[in-house]
Amino acid sequence: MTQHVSGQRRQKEQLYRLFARIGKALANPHRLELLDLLVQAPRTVEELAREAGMSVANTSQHLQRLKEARLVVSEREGLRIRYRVADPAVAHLWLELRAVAERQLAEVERTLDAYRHRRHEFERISADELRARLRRGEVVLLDVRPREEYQAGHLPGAISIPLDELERRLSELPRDRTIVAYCRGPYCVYADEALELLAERGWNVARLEDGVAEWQRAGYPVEYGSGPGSPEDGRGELNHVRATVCR
Amino acid sequence: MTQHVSGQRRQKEQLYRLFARIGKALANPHRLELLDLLVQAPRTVEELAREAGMSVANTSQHLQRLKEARLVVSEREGLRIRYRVADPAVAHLWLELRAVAERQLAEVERTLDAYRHRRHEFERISADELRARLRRGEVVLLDVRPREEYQAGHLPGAISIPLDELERRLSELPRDRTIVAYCRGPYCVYADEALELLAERGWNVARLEDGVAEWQRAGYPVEYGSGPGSPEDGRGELNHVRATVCR
DNA sequence: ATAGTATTCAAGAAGTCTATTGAATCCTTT
DNA sequence: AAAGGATTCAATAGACTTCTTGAATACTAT
Repeated sequence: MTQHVSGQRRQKEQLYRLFARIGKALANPHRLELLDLLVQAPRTVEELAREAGMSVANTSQHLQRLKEARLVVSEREGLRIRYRVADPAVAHLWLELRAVAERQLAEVERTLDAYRHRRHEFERISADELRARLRRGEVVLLDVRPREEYQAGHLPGAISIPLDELERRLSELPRDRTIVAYCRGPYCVYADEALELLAERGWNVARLEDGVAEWQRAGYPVEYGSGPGSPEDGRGELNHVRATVCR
Repeated sequence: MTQHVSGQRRQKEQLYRLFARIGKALANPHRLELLDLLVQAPRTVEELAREAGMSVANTSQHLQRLKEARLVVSEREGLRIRYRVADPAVAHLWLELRAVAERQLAEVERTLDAYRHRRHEFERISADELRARLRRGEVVLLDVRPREEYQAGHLPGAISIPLDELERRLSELPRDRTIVAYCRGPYCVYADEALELLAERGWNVARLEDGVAEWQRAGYPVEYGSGPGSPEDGRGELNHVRATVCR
């Protein structure tokens, strides 16, 4: 049997080399940050560079590596080039990597505690509980991410008020219901900042820790476009697999 | 808002650096092969080196990297040191990485086709179908992996005959039932080689492509120890998920 | 104690990855 | 056709990674 086996070693090595290509794409903090942003919504190189605080050339270079590993795909849009994750499986991989990190690296917890020290002031609710309370009309669900991210996919029934518009749009929120805010997921602080503002002004508030990727991963439906009551903007299909082979 | 955010940039960078530590551990084909083996069953350094075809020193060095990323843990056993995956989440991460690779890298399919060209000769059955046919007593389920891997976790009701003992233990298999073989998972060829032998000798055969990790991931129970009707060997508490590619 | 085995450590050469710079490309608008 | 913006390419210095070799460590058995 050993002979059978060793005859296949070369092919086996090639297979592991292919798997490692994906591992390599995940082996740099900047690339993970880019991926994390892309899981929220497609973006251009310049947007990614700005949001991740990197030079455009460096961002482009990292995007090439992600593209070689087929984790993201790109599409020209006139002058710009827009990148997006290649496939929902990529978002799952990213969630799984984070799950491993969270369970295993004690440092994550320590870093997180420093990072989101205000988190515990507010009630946190689970996805299931949110659904129940939404059905009973007890809460308003608020998405505080930037508008493009909301449009690329949001929780059903959520209204969109990006964090930086919240202060001047407070009148849109009913006084008599609890506001449940969410943002990009457990590591994002947008929702916490929103809740802080809302609590100061007298609202009853709570936080959903999940982001859209976690919600979708749990098997719940996601809504696309401009929001409840507004016309769809035709970008619902964004999230679907649309592979453009690289180089 | 930009100021809020930039105040947290340092912590955010640290968080991504921690996530990238796991990415880095996954960025080398040898380490993925080691991880893949460990998902099947715990092993010593020397065993891993032999099975992966690497020098002991190099294997040890790669294991250190996996250990730093908390993907594996080690335990001294007298003279030897035995490594195992740290957590079932690690197996899930590995399955997810493979899933992304499979969906996105056209080369994987090409490599696999060359690698398992005999695969299509035999009927393949799904996990659900296997369960139904097992309940009706129509099939015998055969685990052809090495004995230690079987003991570290196997499908309920499976009997263990490692591939290299199969030929001289054929009399243990009933003539009047279909033999369903499985091994480490879709990239493993052990089951194919077993089925080839059995089909030559006149058995009705089929293959389950899943390995133990995939099965467990799908929410089905796993059995530990020496097998049905034999006394347990006390390793049930390992509770590890397993999966894999093999030679 | 001593010999022997399994594993890790240390050092170094060769290879790979990253950020930066400035130039090149590709597209739109005029 | 020319100007101008967004992105990529090419080159390079410095930092990491990998594999090999031989020595050191940690345990067992005698």
